[in-house]
Amino acid sequence: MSKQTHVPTLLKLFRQFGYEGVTLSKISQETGLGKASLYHHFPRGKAEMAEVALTHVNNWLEASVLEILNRPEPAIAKFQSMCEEVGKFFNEGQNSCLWAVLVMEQSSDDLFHSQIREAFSLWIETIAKVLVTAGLDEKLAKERGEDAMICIQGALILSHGLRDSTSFQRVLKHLPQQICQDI
Amino acid sequence: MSKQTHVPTLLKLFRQFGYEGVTLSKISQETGLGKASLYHHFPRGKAEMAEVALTHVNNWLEASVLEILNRPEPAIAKFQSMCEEVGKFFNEGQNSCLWAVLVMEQSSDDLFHSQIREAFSLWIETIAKVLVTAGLDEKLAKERGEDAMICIQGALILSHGLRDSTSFQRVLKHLPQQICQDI
DNA sequence: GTCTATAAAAAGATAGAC
DNA sequence: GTCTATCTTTTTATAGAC
Repeated sequence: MSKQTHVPTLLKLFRQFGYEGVTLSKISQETGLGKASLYHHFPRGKAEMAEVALTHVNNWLEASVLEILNRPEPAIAKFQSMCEEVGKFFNEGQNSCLWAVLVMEQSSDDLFHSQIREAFSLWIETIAKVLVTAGLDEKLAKERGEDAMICIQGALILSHGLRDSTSFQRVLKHLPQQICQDI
Repeated sequence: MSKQTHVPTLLKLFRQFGYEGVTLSKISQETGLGKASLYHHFPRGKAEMAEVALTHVNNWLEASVLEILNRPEPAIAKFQSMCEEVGKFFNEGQNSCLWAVLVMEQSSDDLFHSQIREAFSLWIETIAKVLVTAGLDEKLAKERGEDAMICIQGALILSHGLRDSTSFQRVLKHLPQQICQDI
């Protein structure tokens, strides 16, 4: 069985329980592999398994989100497609964000922080670039990018806290207009 | 030494490392108490220590935030004071939110979820009440309350991810105006 | 590439003295 | 109310057969 086969399972576990909350026993159970087999695929153990999950999310960002934002379409259309993709990725608000989970846990922070910061920055910068191209001021464009991330992350937290994803869906619905204000 | 003495330390640890990331050894180190002494104060162990930290945050909400929102002042002044208090509590964006940390970690979720949901709901409802009193439509008022929580939580995540609290401070600065739009 | 078995370390928890 | 010592369970990790 290939290593890549188990990445979705790893991602699911780490974003659900956090780095410290995931144990090899849980991983063994969910993947159906024995612990020794896990070490065959991931010699550096749990840290490597989490890294692979994180890399998968960062690949999603580049291959899906950024790809959408770089299409030759009007800004508003790009942001609408982006929000659709985000909604799917987070299962309409029912999944949590691995970045957020790992960032909040300072135990695991040192291992993953640089990858996470890169991802946040890249997403924000790409949104900003779209807005600058559409004629917006640089500084304002970057703030709009930050605000988009803030809304998505905040709505995920609130939806989980209330166990009701209505607010996440509402945020996604209005986000494109909000980002494109005054252009 | 009283039980209450160690609550700030517990809060600091749990919001920094999450429930699973905190170990009795760390708690022992930070409080200066031996493990056995910890069990003297908190017979149910780690779960009880986290509960106490969570209760402390919920008390802060009621005694500080909600107290401010119930003062006989104009809406905008209330929200300004609220944001000031929030900025202090989260150390201008450098602390994380215990609610968010525990909500993201589904391991600990069942133990704490009802308390966290109550806190979110109460805060949102109280903001909404202020806005309704100021003449805003009920549904819109509740959405504004949700948006306030979303901005605060999202900005905390982003600030930690980027290791730069500028965005948190910017959000807090504009939040009162944003909440009071059209009233 | 997967397994059984096992080791080594860490974590949660308790007994009992002071 | 705090400590030392100890126990139990869980977790991470590895050795070696198939």
